[in-house]
Amino acid sequence: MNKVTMQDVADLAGVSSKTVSRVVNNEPKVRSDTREKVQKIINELNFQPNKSAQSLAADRSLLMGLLYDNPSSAYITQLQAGVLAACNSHGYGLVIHPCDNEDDALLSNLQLLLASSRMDGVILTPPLTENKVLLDYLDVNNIPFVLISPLDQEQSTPLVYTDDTLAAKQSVQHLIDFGHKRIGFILGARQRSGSEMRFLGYKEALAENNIAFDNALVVDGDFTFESGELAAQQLLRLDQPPTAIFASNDYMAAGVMKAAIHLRISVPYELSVCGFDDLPVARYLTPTLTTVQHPVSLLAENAGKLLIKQLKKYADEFELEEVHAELVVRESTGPLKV
Amino acid sequence: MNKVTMQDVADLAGVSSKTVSRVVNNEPKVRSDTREKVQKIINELNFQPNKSAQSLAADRSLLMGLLYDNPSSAYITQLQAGVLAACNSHGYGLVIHPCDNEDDALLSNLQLLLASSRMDGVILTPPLTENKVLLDYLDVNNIPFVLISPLDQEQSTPLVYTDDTLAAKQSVQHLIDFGHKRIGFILGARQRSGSEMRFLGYKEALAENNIAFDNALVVDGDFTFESGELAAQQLLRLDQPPTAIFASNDYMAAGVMKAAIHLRISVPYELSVCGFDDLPVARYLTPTLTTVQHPVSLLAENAGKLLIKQLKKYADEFELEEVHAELVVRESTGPLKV
DNA sequence: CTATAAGATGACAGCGCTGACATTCTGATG
DNA sequence: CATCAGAATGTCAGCGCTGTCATCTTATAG
Repeated sequence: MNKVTMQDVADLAGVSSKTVSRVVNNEPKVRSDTREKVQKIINELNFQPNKSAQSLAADRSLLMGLLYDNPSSAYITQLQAGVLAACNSHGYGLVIHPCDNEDDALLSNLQLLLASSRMDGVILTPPLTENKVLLDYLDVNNIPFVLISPLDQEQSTPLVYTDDTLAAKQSVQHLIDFGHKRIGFILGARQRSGSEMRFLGYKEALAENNIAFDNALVVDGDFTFESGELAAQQLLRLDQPPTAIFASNDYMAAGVMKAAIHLRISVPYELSVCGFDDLPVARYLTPTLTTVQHPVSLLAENAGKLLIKQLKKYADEFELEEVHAELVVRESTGPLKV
Repeated sequence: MNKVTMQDVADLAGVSSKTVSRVVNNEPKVRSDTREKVQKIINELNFQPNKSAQSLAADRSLLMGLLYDNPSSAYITQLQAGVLAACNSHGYGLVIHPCDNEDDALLSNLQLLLASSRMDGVILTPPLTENKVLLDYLDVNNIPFVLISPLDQEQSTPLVYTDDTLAAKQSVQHLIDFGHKRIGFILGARQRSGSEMRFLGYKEALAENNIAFDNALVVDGDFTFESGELAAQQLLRLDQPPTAIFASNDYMAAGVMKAAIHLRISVPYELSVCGFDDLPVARYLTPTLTTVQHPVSLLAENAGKLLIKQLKKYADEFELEEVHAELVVRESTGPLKV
């Protein structure tokens, strides 16, 4: 269909094809009037450089990989949307690859993938961000990568993350504002950065309001629905049960709701429940779930841009947007009503 | 990293690079001992043909597009997983593209995408399967495509779908087996093939059990949570309300559950609820939702294979697996208990 | 007004593969 | 055993682009 080549543009613009190439690739050392002239013809002809030829000649695939091992499809689609946005606006293609972090064959599968797609760089999401074997492999083979929400945010590797601490703190403050003093907390999987940060936010909120931290109110979870239900059962059977529960994600919050229903505890009248992430399920529960909206898509877009910055020889200028997680108040939280 | 070229393989195998190419592309007219000899070297060297070079020389991108406009991320990830499986095992790359079927710019966006990625073919999912403008464009530009679950399954276009009629019939039978006679039905969006088929299954089940069809028990919906809630309210306020409700998808079933909670109707003791699709939410509701597991992933894999069959000059032999939607019985259905 | 360096542009090979066509091999036939 | 069709394999240009290096142009200093 689009059979316009660089040479066609060059002929019409009265320059060499190499100069057109320079314009296309945003290279310096092109006089601005030449650049404009060429760009004009490019637009007129609707010229699209042939990706295969570019890749072959420049020995770059113009492809980035997005690796994930996450059971939440909502998270995945947001992730993809964000990275796609970054890719599309910078001429990159996206290769998506669902992984199994526990699988021994992960690395060999990945090697195969990398060999066949020759991706120029990859984006990693938790828990792959902590997979040393994988990271080493990428390092050794000189494949640039960007981490999304890794555990250690101080490392020198390029990475992006949101300030979950602040968001969690605000949510707990929201509960405190409703008069809650005994607030249960359900931890997420220890391997995820979010868990730690969210817990920190919880503790900070308590401290700021002079509420004593009670270890009995903190229960382990692993981000699954079932773990949330179990944790809630444990919390609600305490001699002094909490009047509000903050779960580190929405699936666990859904589990809390289930436990409450079975124990005939009414939400929010006898128990407030707050989740984290704002997954679709938050809207489908009854009552609807108060939670924290995690800007996964924006975060992913930033990750994509960060990677492109590393890959492009002459990167366009662009800024990374700041991203914040924000509280979404729905029906599952409120004042105690006895 | 992988700097092995076809020539390297050729040299070691004592043949010309063209013969290696023949082996790689599964072309006929290669003596089987030659083929084996070459294949052996390919394996030894772990040779991976350079995709860019292949594309450039053969003027095929080895890419297929997956276009979708579906709010359910669970559906999307299953879809992707299926198509990816087909792609990976046949050397194809996947370009995912979330669309907005209502957007006037859809086509121009797509043209841009097609021009830049030069996809060899595309897979369409509802409601894009009914987008005449889009289909015409693909036809005119000679871009092969495969439809997943289109409205019209009799057309000549290559397509895949599941027998939702049968699955729906079985589900309604399941309700009837529990002694239900007044069974409400919530329709899905009319533009989706599933709606019609599921409704048909409902009617067939009633007929087979000599239960009179009552139009008052059939209410419109559009596959959204909210529409399910509204429909349920309407049904449950009838003079003779149904004792069971079959919703055309899980989101609407979740809405039914919400309506039931608000009307203080206990599920499943006073009302049985059955959904369709087996989305993750089915497991997170309380009680858990009886539903029909829709084999989206397998369906998508078949679609991918079907497309590859059209694209490859010398396609490998493979069979399409039969796919069936199957009932998953959980807690939301049971006998009436008054 | 010339010398000189830096800036701009062009020429051209070649990335790794495949298509078209040329050549060689093979076995069946009389 | 020569003949010949068809099967098997080889030769080579060229896909559309970019890297390298050569050449030409311009601005600046002396």
